[in-house]
Amino acid sequence: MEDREKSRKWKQNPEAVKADILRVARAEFAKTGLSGTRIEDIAAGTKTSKRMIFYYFQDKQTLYEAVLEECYAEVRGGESELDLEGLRPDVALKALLEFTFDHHRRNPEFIRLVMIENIHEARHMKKMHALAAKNERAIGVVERICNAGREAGLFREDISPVALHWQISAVSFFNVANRATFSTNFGPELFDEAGQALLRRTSVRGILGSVLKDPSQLDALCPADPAQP
Amino acid sequence: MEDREKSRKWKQNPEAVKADILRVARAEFAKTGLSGTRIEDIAAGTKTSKRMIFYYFQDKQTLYEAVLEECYAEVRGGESELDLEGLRPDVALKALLEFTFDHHRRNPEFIRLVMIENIHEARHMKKMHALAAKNERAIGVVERICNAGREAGLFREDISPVALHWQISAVSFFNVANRATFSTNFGPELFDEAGQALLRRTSVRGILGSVLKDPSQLDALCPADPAQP
DNA sequence: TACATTTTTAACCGCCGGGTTCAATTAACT
DNA sequence: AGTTAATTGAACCCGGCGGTTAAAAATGTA
Repeated sequence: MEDREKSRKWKQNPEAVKADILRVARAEFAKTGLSGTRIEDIAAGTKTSKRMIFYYFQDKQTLYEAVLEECYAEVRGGESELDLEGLRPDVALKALLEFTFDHHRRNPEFIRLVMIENIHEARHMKKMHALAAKNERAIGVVERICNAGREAGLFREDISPVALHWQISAVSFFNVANRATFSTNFGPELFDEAGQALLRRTSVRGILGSVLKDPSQLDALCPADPAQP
Repeated sequence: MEDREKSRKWKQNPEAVKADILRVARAEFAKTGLSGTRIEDIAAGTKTSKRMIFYYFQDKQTLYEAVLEECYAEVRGGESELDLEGLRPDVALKALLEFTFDHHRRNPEFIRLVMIENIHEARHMKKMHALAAKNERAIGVVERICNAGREAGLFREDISPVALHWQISAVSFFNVANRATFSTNFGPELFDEAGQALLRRTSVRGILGSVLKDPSQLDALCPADPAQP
C-alpha cells in the first residue's frame, strides 16, 4: 500500500483524457462554431482518438455544452479573484471596469463561445442552471459598488446595477468580438497597444461619467491622456 | 412598340428572382450562419427552386457573399439618410448616437451577419472593396462633428473620431448582438421598451460625457430620467 | 484469479447536403 | 422563324462527417 504517489506513468487516467478533449474542443468550437467544427479535427488535436470522444461525451452537442459550461465557469471564476473591498466606490468601479476590459481581452475563446451562443439564441446556455449563482455574484459585485457609491454621495441616484454591468460588458465584449470587422472597415490602429490603451481610458471615462453625480471629478480620477501633454 | 408597361404578368424576370433568393438567403444565413444554413432551406422559402440558386449564384459561399454585400450596402445607405447639418455639435452627436442605437435595433439581421463575419475573422468582408468608400463616409460624419465640436470649444481636444465611432458602435451593436445571452443570464428587463429607453439614455450620457469639455452640461443636454421626478 | 473499466485501432454505416446532369418548356428579341 | 436567355423538375452523384461496431489489450481492483 501507500503506492499512491508512484507509477503515475500515464495510462488509465480518465480525467486527464477528458480534460485533453475539452481543451482541444474548446479551441475548435471557438474557432468554427458548433456546425462548423469537425469531430475529427478535434480528435486530431488530442492525444487520444475520435472513439474516446464519443466514449466520454455521447455526441457533438453534449461535448459542445460541456465545453461551454467549463469555459464559462472558468472565466467567472477568474473574475471572482478581483478584490475591491475597502476601495472608494468610484475607484472600485474604475478598477472593475479596467479588470473586465483586460480580462475579456485575455479570453478571446470565451468571447467567441458567447458570440456563438448568441447566434444560437442562447439555446444551450439556457440549459445550464449552474450558471445562475455565478451570474448573481457578478451582478452582486456591481450592486455593492452602486450602493456604496450612492451612500457616499458620489453616484447618481438613478443608476441601475444591471444597466451598469451591461455598459461594462458592452465595451469590453465588443472590443474583442468585433475586432475583425472593425479593423477591416476602419483600420487596425485601435487594436495595437496604444489604441487599446486609448479605448480603455475612453471607456472608463465614459462609464464613470454617466455614473458620477459630479462628472467634473472625472479628470482627477482618470487622467485624460497620460502620454501627450 | 410602347408595350413596355403591359403584360408584366410575371415570367422572365431575372432581377426579381435573384432578389427573391437574396431575401430568403439573408434571413437564413443570419439565422444559422454559413455552415449552418442548408441551401434546400433557402430554396423552400423562395418562389423558385434550388436549381435557380446555383444558376444565378455559383455556390453557397458566393451566395453568402452576395447577401453580405447587399445587406451592408443597404444598412450603410439607411445611415446616410440622417441629416445633421446645422445642428450644434453636441446635439448632432447625441442625434447620431440615438439614431445608430435605434438603427441597429431595427436591423437585427445585419447585426447577425456581422457577428457571423467576426466568427470568420472577416474573411469574406475583406474581399468587398466596394465597402471602403461607405466606411470612409461613416467615419467622415463623426469626424465633422468632432472638428466642429472642437472648434466650438465644446469638445475635448484629445478625442479621436475612430474611437468615438467605436464607442457608438459598441453599445449599439452589443445591445442587439448579445441580447440572447445577456437576458438569459441577467434577466430580460433591459430589453423591454422601458429598459431599452434606459440603456439608450445611459449610453448617450456616457459617450457625451467622455467627449464634452465641460461634462456638467450633460444634464441640460440629456435629462437624466424623464419618467421619475 | 476473476472482473470491471479504460484505451486503442480501424474498418464501417448511412445519410445529409452541396452541387450537377439532363431534358424540356417558355419567353424575349430580331 | 430562329436564336438566345430564363425557368422548371427531378433524378442523380459523391464526398464528408456524425456516429457505430467489434475485438482486443492494458490497467486497476479485490
